[in-house]
Amino acid sequence: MGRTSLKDIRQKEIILAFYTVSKKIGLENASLARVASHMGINPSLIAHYFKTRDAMFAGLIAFTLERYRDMYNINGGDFKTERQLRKLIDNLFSRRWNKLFDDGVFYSCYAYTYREKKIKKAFRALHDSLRGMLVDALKKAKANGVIQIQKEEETAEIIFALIEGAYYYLGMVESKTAYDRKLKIMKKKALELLGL
Amino acid sequence: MGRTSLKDIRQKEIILAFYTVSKKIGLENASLARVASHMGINPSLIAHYFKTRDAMFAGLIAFTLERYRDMYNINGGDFKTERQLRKLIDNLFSRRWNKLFDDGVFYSCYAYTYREKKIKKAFRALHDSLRGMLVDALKKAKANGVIQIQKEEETAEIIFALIEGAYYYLGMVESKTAYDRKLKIMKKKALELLGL
DNA sequence: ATTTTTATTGAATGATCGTTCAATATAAAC
DNA sequence: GTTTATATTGAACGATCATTCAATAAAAAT
Repeated sequence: MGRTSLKDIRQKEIILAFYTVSKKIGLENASLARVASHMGINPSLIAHYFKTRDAMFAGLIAFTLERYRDMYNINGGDFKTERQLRKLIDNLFSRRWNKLFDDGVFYSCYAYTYREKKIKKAFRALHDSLRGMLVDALKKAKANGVIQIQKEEETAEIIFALIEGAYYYLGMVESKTAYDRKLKIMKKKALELLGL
Repeated sequence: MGRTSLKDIRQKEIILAFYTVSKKIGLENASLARVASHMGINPSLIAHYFKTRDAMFAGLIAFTLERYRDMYNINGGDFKTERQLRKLIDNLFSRRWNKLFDDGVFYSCYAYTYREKKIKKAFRALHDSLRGMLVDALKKAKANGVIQIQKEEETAEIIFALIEGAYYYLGMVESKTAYDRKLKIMKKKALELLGL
């Protein structure tokens, strides 16, 4: 009995607002009061749903990792044709990233991995899982005769290093044409690594 | 006349303390009071040397970029022998990075590039300059017959993407053996790109 | 309609923030 | 030793921080 709990809904709303405010003024400036003000609610309502600010921050980290995972939509193909594999690479090197999550907020969260072991572990697990999915994709493609590479694990590592290194650098590139040109170079190299 | 100014010395001391405190408790928690306390001085002395906190932060950004540049000790060889070129690649893929600058502080600073155009521009300029130096090195090596590659610019871009992507990911890797193994893979691939 | 649970508000807490300013100390120049 | 410029301290400022708690509102169950 009693009133139905809005906990799950409100917590999600708060974290989304936390993200939105962080995007605008920086994670380090996104206080409870600012987030509450942005939502049009009382700051103590946030305290009601998150016992401490740390708990809310943990929620943001989880949200960040979810989005990060969504960004790399790796699964979904059986990789029986070169076309399917190429589509995967296209996806990995697409600009979708920029639209799905703010890089400033992301790297601010990422910076925490160097001080918080638990956060580091969570980031590590996600990245390893993404690499694992790419390895699976490459193995499928190889089994189907689409590619003939030797070391799928190493290739996956290198492709991800290319992707992550590219996005790190491209975050500084303002010109859209330069951005696209540089990304294209990376993608071409990734395809070469696969013998495509 | 009057007392000799300690401005340059003190400003450097303060920024170093700012970095040290940030390394320990995070950039977002490194307040004037904490930095002053760490130095054993009065907080208002910091205000004396930096008009605003933003000015001090600008100093940290400059310090960060200096260190970043130092990390990649690219110049210094004439690249007449393969050995010299290999040493450069060794250097780029060394673990020296970790010891020279804290990654947490660095990525916190880097995150600001997404909100502050001036900071983004400064980061961009440094990275382009580093790429330029690698391109020069590759061109020298090519002129000396050490390597036979076609597109020096593209190769430099890809090598840096490998480096930066590798360090991004390796920041999460706790095991030293795994770290070294993965870094080795990246280095090997960089050498392959050069035909070595 | 009363009970029970949760939602939400609003005020208050003490701590810390960055900044300002007056007062004192110190060192170099005259 | 007086002047002059800078170093440094210490206190105070108002603003904002995260957190706590009591009070009220709303909805579901009996």
